[in-house]
Amino acid sequence: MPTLQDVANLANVSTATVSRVLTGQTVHTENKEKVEKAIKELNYKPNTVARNLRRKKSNLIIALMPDVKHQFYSEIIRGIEEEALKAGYNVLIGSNTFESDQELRHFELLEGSQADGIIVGTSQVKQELLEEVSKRKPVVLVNGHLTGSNIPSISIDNERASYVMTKHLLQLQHKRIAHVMGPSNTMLARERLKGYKRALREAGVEFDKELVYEGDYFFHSGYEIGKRILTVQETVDAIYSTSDEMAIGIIRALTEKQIKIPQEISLVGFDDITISKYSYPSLTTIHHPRYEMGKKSFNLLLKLLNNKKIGKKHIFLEEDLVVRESCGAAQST
Amino acid sequence: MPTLQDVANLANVSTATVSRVLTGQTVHTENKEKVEKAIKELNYKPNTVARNLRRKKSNLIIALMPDVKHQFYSEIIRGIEEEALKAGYNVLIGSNTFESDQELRHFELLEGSQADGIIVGTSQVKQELLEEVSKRKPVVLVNGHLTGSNIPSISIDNERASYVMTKHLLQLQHKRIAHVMGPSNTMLARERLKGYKRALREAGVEFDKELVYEGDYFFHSGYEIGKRILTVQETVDAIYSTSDEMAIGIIRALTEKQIKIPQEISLVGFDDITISKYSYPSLTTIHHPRYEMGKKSFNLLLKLLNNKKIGKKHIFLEEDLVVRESCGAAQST
DNA sequence: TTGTATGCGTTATCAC
DNA sequence: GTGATAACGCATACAA
Repeated sequence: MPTLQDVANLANVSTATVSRVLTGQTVHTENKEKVEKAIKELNYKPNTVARNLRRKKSNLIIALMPDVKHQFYSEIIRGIEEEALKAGYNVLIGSNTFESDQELRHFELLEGSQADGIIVGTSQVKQELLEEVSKRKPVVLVNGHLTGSNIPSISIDNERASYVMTKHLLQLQHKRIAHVMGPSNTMLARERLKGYKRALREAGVEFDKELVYEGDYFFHSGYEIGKRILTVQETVDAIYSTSDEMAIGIIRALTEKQIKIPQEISLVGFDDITISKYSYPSLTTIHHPRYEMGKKSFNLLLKLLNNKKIGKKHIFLEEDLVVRESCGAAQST
Repeated sequence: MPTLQDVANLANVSTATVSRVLTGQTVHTENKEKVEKAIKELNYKPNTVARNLRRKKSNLIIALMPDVKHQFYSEIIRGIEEEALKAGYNVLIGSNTFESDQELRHFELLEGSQADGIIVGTSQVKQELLEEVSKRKPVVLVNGHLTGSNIPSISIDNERASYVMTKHLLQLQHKRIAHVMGPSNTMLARERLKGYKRALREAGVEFDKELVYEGDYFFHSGYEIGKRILTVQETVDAIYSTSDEMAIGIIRALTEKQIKIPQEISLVGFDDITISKYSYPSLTTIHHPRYEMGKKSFNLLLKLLNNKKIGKKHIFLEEDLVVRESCGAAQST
């Protein structure tokens, strides 16, 4: 591999001049041309590692997500990537689905100056670790927030979105609404449960904990929960699944038993993943602005990277209720 | 940020000794302890950029994929990541769905020594560029291969898999089998078409180009094609969609019109993505060993990184026919 | 505008 | 086994 020195030799100028040409500083046209010719001739590519060491900046950021496979996160990533590209940053995507020390490896990259900042999209990382790292490097949280923390974060208002969704069902005269939540040890799942409860309370419908089912957001748990709900079907008007994937698992379980959605039971999801439009029936759901969230999370990080002040510590994005086929008015019994 | 020098000062040893402790070389126990104490006290983290410059190695590889969003690719990525982790490598995932110069940026990282090698999972990259880069850096192709090229690659035998799938349909007595292909300008789509044709020929069924539809592997194109097929429904026994996503779009289109699958028309897909098990009906499909493919592609790259010889230039993986509900025997007309 | 010289933080090569 | 020192490739302060 040719180096800057080689180029300088061939062009008969100093390394400084070559460097100046590379970084677009003012250089006499003749010299510039000589340098460019030499670069081409040698097929020279700047060594970015050396450059980064010198500049103390890598222009690389890390996006740490719990699961790249899940469409939910891949859209966040797309948003991050697109904005990062504009700002001249590369994105290293980390998933911490495997052993927990993989996650630490990503923080090592950060601490080792191989990356300039990190966007964390997972609740699996210990808060202490995050707080500790954020003292030294820019950290942004996406799709969640830490109570009593100074780390900037961005998410939708899950409590509110859940309230909106539940209210929609209540306005359609549903009373017995099953709530399919995510892992109950996560704040996200608990917030959505809270919104559900608030809507019930407001409507004067009593909360029944028998109607709460706990899943893991994936197809299979929806399918299993769907089968369980079938055993108590006559007591349920509608099902509110807090992920579209689970909702699709539920569709499968109900359809297997010839239960018609929404005629016999209404179903709504949460997230608005691509397939929700093509399922049968298509899903009424909450459109989660994941792509937007990804974009904004990077912009937040960029501000930190440039030492700019961030106003609010936590940013809430607007969600949208998307009405499709899977949910109709309650049949008058 | 404390440096190795700081540690050396505090521990009263030379930087060389500190470096030796860090890299696990033999050092007297007492010195080792002093150094470790100093490291802890200063909360020292090695600067990997400097290390990489010195070692001329980044332990970072790039996985360049056309679309991270698509589950097909995210499984390949998972396989790559898992193996990379074992070998102590980090993975920078690049997607070239956006402007084409983003793709070049990833190659710049490679040429700039910020990454040690690249796994390319997209046919969008120009072959010349690939050949050029592979002279200097390890390159592996995944999910495809280049004719007359020395670049190692790994994929399933798409022609054969397609032949197997078509034969399955023919054995169920289907004769008029619609073929929903991917973009006809890609080798992958053409190979699958070839396999389909070969099976027909072998069975003595005449190929009818009217039965060939071109999509883009995504839900929506399947949905649109499904609607088009409905207009000539009576002439079609079965539909062979070369992606599960398109197949699910087709299910939606047919279900909307109350067409029963497989009773009125059989449908098969290709890929075996997660949802195919939960769609209604569940999809008969070809299980594509994407995860395995990701793993093996990294192991191939690892060999190149270690300057080991690679036997075969192209590796074929075995595919599996997965029989589910969407496909049954032809009704005797 | 240009060149010289130095340093970024680490590892490798020497002597000792 | 250890320490001094050079080198990795580049960018920049300073002098010219």
